[in-house]
Amino acid sequence: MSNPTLHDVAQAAGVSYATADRVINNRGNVAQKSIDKVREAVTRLDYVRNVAAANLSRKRVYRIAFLIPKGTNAFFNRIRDHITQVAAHLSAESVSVDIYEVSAFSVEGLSDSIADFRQKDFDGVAIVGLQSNVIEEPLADLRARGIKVIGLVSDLPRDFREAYIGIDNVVAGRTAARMTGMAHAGGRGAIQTFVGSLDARDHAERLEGFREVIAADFPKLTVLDPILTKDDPSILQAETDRLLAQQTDVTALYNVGAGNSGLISAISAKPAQRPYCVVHELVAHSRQALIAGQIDLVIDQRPDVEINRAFAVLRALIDQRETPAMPELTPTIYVRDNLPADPLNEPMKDQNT
Amino acid sequence: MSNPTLHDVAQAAGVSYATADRVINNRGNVAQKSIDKVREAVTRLDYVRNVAAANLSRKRVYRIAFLIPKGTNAFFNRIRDHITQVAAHLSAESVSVDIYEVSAFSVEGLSDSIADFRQKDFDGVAIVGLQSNVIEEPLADLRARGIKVIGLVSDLPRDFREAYIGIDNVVAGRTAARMTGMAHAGGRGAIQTFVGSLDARDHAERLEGFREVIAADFPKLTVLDPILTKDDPSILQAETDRLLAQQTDVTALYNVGAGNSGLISAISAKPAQRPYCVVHELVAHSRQALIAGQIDLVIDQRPDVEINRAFAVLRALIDQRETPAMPELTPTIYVRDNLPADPLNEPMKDQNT
DNA sequence: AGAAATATGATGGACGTCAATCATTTTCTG
DNA sequence: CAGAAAATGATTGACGTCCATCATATTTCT
Repeated sequence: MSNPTLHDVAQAAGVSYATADRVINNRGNVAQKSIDKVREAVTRLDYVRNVAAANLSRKRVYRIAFLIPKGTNAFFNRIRDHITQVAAHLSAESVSVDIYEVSAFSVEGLSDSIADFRQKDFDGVAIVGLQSNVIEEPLADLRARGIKVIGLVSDLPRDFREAYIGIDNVVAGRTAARMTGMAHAGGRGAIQTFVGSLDARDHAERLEGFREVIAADFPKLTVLDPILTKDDPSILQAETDRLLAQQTDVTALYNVGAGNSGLISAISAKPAQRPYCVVHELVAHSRQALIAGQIDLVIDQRPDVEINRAFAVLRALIDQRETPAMPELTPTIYVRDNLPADPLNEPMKDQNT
Repeated sequence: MSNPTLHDVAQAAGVSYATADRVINNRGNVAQKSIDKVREAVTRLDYVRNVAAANLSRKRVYRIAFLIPKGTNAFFNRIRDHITQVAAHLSAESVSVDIYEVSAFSVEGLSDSIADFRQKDFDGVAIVGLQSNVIEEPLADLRARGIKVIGLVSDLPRDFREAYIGIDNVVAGRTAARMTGMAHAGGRGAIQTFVGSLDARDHAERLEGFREVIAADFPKLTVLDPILTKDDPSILQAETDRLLAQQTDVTALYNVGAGNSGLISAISAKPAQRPYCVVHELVAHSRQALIAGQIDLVIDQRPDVEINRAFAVLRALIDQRETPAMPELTPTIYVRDNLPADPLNEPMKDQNT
């Protein structure tokens, strides 16, 4: 009926409870012969340790930290909010969550923050990463202490983390391109792209994916060289203004990076005959612009899904379990019709009615 | 440091552990005065019952059942697979899962199956529902026995279930329309729609949403009256064949219901100049057709997300907790570029590398 | 006031695991 | 073959809750 206990396993293996316990907890001082007997009994009886009982016994608390870029970036605010929400519920399952902020895009700052974790005694850390070998050493140090590290949203050097939770940005760019291409219905066109910085790996990857698809499947479209924006709304606004004023043959805009509020305000100033507009990340202003018909498409990476996944993966890593089946992460396409409920305006609606 | 225990609460309230226990478990025979003292202490100390310990103590097993239409429908196979996968991991948290199959679309069959649950002693049931007052009585009966019921994918009469987990089909239809509309880039067109049956509520809702958006925002497009298909691939194939042969001015196809394999094989037979094609549900053949460029868009309801949500909601209901923060459910748009990994071909890739 | 009803306190055995101790047995080594 | 080292068995007290029992207080009613 109910699951076998370690007592059952010990009995089946013909050893004492103590020995079985020594085996499954790797306490050492046990003969290979006994190890084999216990292992065999475990698989035969299909024993799985009762995590609830185990955690209860050892008063285990999962200490999990998130390391997230500082600042008022709407996207990371959304991430923070969701972490906080999930954490509130997870405290009942004895996982404690801390969020640390680190100055954005600074390798040194990130490196220092990671190094700080050495003292802090966490079980697992999710880090919005950067690609730089400067951070490899502190990461290796965390691993040496048994702290599980995963990359979130933006990956870490892959040999220095257990997993990456985030979308594939090449795929995101390809998706944007597919949609933009389709929206031309076989006609000709030119697409103006914007990037924050080509040094930012995610931006470069998106652009790369975008170009791939347009080149392969939409030969009548041209991808114009990207305008550099530093993710600064005012630059985006100015550049978009200029573009709309000079009556070009641009048929679509694709902003690879952030700073959408600038783009949006430029567009809403001249609503007539605007080009097809695709941006990334669903936040308050992109959502609002979608509803108002100022932009056409938002490619979103579903930070809520990412956070849930991050927690699940970290807990599995800490417990040395397999990761449970979870929704996959895929760039999500939003138009004005399939927007999720706005959590700020309709908190906790939860489909119950 | 760690959370307060019931002992702490009792002490803080100035009563014995037994009394505190009587209060929080509503065992009765306790003076109002004591109830108040305990309640006050609970909020003051921010006590939350340690669910792990509680479940351990009472050897609690969450018994959860799913009631799903029988048959080889690819979509429900996907649902079944995901339930099985999740269940495998949940058994470690002492939830047992049973899947029952019921003859599809039969109100009587569904009603009987629901009635059968009376004997079966479940804590919660997720049902792929129908709208019919025939099933109200057996549902009311389940509720009377304290069994939590939620609607899955297709709703139940709303007063007889605790929650609905599924997409809004009007939204799904609107989304399909938005995408189809955009793909015409302002040009003229006519859209041929297909439905399984207009009595099926989800089909009717999708069509309704579709028409709404086309009428409101794409005046140059016409929505042709739907062809009835009974979700039968062979009918879809024949009708699509006929359509493609007679050189009409149809610029897009939208299949509201199932039976896509028929539509796809008709299209792949005449690949030249096919219309824009939108279908529902990502399954093996629609996925393959998307990759092969035989169709353009799949609107998916993410059954994996739904299942995860269903489990979370049921457990919360059973424990009388709040539902934890989870990803929202929204019709998802797939093009060939943003497809999730195919679990059949690349099992458990899990983004770890 | 006394009996009956109701409230409270005290306690202890589950639940399954962890972590420790101590005694005993087996195996190895010289 | 003795002595040391290694392996095993047996047992026990947490962890926090549930649930039951029994004894004692306190209130309520007549």
